Amino acid sequence: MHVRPRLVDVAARAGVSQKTVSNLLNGYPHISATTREKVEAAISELGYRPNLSARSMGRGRTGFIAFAVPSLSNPHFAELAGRVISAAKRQHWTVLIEETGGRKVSEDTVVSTMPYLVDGIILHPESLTDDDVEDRARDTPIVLLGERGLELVADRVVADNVAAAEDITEHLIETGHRRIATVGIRSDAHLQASQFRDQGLRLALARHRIPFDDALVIDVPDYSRAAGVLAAQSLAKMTPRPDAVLCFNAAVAAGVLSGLHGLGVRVPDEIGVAGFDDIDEAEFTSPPLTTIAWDIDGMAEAAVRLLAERYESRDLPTRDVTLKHTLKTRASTTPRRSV
Amino acid sequence: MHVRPRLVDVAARAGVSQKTVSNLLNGYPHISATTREKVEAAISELGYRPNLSARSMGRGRTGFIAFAVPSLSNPHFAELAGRVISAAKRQHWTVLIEETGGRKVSEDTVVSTMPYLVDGIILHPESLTDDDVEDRARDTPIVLLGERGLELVADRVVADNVAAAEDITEHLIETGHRRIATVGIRSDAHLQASQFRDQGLRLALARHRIPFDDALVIDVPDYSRAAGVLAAQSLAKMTPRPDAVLCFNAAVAAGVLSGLHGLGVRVPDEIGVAGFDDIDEAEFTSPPLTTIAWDIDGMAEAAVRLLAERYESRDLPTRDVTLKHTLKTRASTTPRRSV
DNA sequence: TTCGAAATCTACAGCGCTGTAGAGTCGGGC
DNA sequence: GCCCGACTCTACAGCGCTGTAGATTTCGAA
Repeated sequence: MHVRPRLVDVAARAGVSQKTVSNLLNGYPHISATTREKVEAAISELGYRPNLSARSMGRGRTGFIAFAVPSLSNPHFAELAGRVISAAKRQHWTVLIEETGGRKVSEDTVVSTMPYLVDGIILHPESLTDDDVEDRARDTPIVLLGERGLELVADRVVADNVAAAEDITEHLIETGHRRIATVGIRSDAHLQASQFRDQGLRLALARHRIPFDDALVIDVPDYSRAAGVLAAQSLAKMTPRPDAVLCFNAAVAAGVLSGLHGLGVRVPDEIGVAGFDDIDEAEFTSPPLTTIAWDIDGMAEAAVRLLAERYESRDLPTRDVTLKHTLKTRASTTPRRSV
Repeated sequence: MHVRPRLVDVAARAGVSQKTVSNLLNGYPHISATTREKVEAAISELGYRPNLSARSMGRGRTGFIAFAVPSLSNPHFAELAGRVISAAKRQHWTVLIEETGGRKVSEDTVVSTMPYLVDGIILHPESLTDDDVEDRARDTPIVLLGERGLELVADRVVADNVAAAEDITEHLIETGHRRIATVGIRSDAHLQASQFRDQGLRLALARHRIPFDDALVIDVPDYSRAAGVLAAQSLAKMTPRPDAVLCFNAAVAAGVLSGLHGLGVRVPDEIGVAGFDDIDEAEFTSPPLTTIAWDIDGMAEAAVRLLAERYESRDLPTRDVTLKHTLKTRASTTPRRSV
């Protein structure tokens, strides 16, 4: 096995100094055509590639960013991860993906250990408190993903869950639904997304003078398909039965559809179903699912951009970017014939 | 912003040499209790964390491995990625995830560029030829994921697609199906999985003296849900109509179910549906899908282990590990009443 | 023709860690 | 009481790259 060539080998072969090779590699503009030619020839003849650890050291920049989400098994995050990787590549960053499982200890590890390994962190927190983040954000650029919280402790990219929930509720009301059950309101204080969605729902209901009925709130232990199936059972037992369900996540919605199907409850004839997160699957459930689609590309792009800007200058004011969302109406919520 | 403490700062504070601190950090056993105490105190007082780039340089080991798959949007790969990250962590490796889109140029980039950044590569190739891999595997440990190909050019973890296809076909036959259509045989020479699955199907059919009917082969442009919907349309038009479909991937199977549902064809009464890859979703489609489940954990664990062993000694013989698989029978293929 | 700015390139000192080599200390067997 | 091996720790030279400072050359304008 031959030894991997180093910068000095290239320099020797091209008859120039190390720094000249380095300059060429790093896009320094003032290099004569002949020198450029010689160096490039040497590089390709030797098959030289820079050693990135050494480069990191010299530059004091690791070239990595961390992207930490609860779970890659959630297609929403998997897709987002792919987009972040692409967006980061444009900034010459390589992405380290970290799964936190939504556990506070893992999220903590990410913000406390990663800084010594990465130039910045993009985190979708589920359990971390504002204080934990604020502390770390002073040392390392951190971009938060998620919902509009109260305090702005670090740059972040947020979805407007209140507005999205209003939109989808409006749609349910317009298509003739009145008794709208919800699956996924969580009492956990830190899971703010569900609270904002709840808030949006109530706003839309109030606008149409439809009273909010606590009996229509279904609890779930987690946001899984299995939880959705259980929710469907509760749903079917309610009297009078709701004429629509709003699920706070696509997997739960898919589970609800599956559960209702198993129970012989017809969707959308007997009950309309809608959810959040327009994952691939939503278009192909039976029937296809009405959802809120987030601007995933915009999210990834904004997150990386905020991180890059913060990396460049630490004393920028803290910013947040709110994402667009789109209501995707599908067969799971076609208009009801009569109420 | 205070400067991040270095090893030398810890050493100074503890009143020992740098190397002693380094030794402690790296698990060197012969350190007196008092020294250990002093150093640990200094570390925690300063909040010291090692700079990993510097460590990589000193050690000549980057501490990274690359994991390259076609797409994270495929839940099968997303889940696998999560397991690989966990398994790698146990070997003190951090994983860089790379999406290749199955494109040869991207796969090429991974095996040619990554070696200067990682200690090894785990790759699920789709377009790369044996030669491309063989060449690179001499320099950098590479573990291939996928199907049992003809030549063993690098360590690999393979699924026995022939046996899996036989098993699932046997199941279809046992449950009374005779006219078994297939969705997903691809003519592309490099997509060997489909060929092995085809081969397994034929073996099982032959064993039961059921002739293979070319008319029952449905082509798809890709392995997406949308392709499955199209396949369902072809399926419905066939006369006589097949009594079962074997889909070569779970997303396609989900699409087929969705398509059949849209066309009013009842599953499993009129037609049984089965697929490969037991993704989460499979359990919750309507009806739930019979699939082949791979041993994802075993796959991740074996891949990382092979990589680690190869990293330790380059002149090991090339090895391959074959995975177990399990048939998951669900409602999409319940026994037919009559044939 | 002369001079300064721009262009081009070189030399060398780090970046923060680990490996190697070796110095000093301690304790038990003879 | 002496010697040797095991233990504990230190000193210092890299790892391969980039930044800084500065040397040298080139070129257009005065």
